[in-house]
Amino acid sequence: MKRIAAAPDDAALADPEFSADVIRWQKQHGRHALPWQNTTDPYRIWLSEIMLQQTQVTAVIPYYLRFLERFPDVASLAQASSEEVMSHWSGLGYYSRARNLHRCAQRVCAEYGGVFPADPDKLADLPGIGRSTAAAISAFSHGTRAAILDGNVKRVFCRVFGIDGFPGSKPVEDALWRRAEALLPERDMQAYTQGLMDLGATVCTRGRPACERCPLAHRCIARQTGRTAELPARKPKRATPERQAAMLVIVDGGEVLLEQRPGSGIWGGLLSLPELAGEPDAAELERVAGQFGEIGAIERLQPFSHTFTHFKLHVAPWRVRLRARRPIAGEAPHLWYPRERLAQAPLPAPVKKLLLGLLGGEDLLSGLE
DNA sequence: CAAACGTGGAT
DNA sequence: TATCCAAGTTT
Repeated sequence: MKRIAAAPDDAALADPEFSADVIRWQKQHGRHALPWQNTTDPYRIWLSEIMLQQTQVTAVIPYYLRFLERFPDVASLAQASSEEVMSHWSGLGYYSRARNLHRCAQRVCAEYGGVFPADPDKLADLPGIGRSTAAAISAFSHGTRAAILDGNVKRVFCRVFGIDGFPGSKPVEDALWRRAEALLPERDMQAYTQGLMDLGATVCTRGRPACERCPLAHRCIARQTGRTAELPARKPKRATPERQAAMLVIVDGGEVLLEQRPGSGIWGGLLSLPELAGEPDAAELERVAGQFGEIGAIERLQPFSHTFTHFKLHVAPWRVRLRARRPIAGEAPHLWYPRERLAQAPLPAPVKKLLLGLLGGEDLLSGLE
């Protein structure tokens, strides 16, 4: 059970004028036509909030629309196969969100009869829903008086209240949560919650905040002290390590050999190409590829790099054509995948890009020469 | 609790 | 091109 800290009663931080300014501004200048707005359906709101975690609105919209078309309600999502859920998430990143989403749908059906609970504490007990997301879902669905604290709110609060220190650090985040709880309005929770997000996303932006359009400019400490560029404090940077890997594009008879990745770790739960860590030599490549059949030609493909949040991966892809296929062991996480279905496969973005690139033009995935 | 966890937009 | 980081949660 995730515990949501009870809000200390910070009466000194309360300020009804703050929420009044935000609410008034949101109703007049906020966003009102995003695909997940103008509904109180907790399913749609939940889906949008999960997709939007650490992801920008413009990236989410097409995924949200496709997802909703295929899974119009929580029951259809709960009943779907893992592969189909992952394939609809393919390219959106942070794939534990998709696995948790699927599990969450199944739990809502099993434990709540397919109806999301209204209580933020109960929501936060479900997989993939933390304190902020629980508050957002409950506020948008039911007008519940619960505080969000996303990147937008952190940026707005750090500037308006002149809060120093990296907002991700424990002490600063605690202080921000106290503010967030203390400033909640008595009513109009939807407009207030949306208003904070809209303010952060469209006015109090990272680069050039449009202070002349900000309803809080008259009380903004950063504005008054000329520190909008310094606040919020940047994340302390550290060097991003680099890793090497070889990927095998083993083709035979119009199919490509894919490998199901473990549930945890990078690209967890997705299909990908068989991967060898480091810079394996020809003998090593042949040994691994040889498990799947009699090797015909091996050919080096164009290397590429992929940057994650915490490391950079340099990939050396190799295409291997088989003369004869060997049966896959029963327990093995491997499977032959028809090239026609690759566009819809649950693959990581760079792997999908590689394979679809090979598929186009000369069609290097046909397995023929 | 610090680190893991993706990808693409913005500058 | 390099860097930052976005509607955070989990371990």
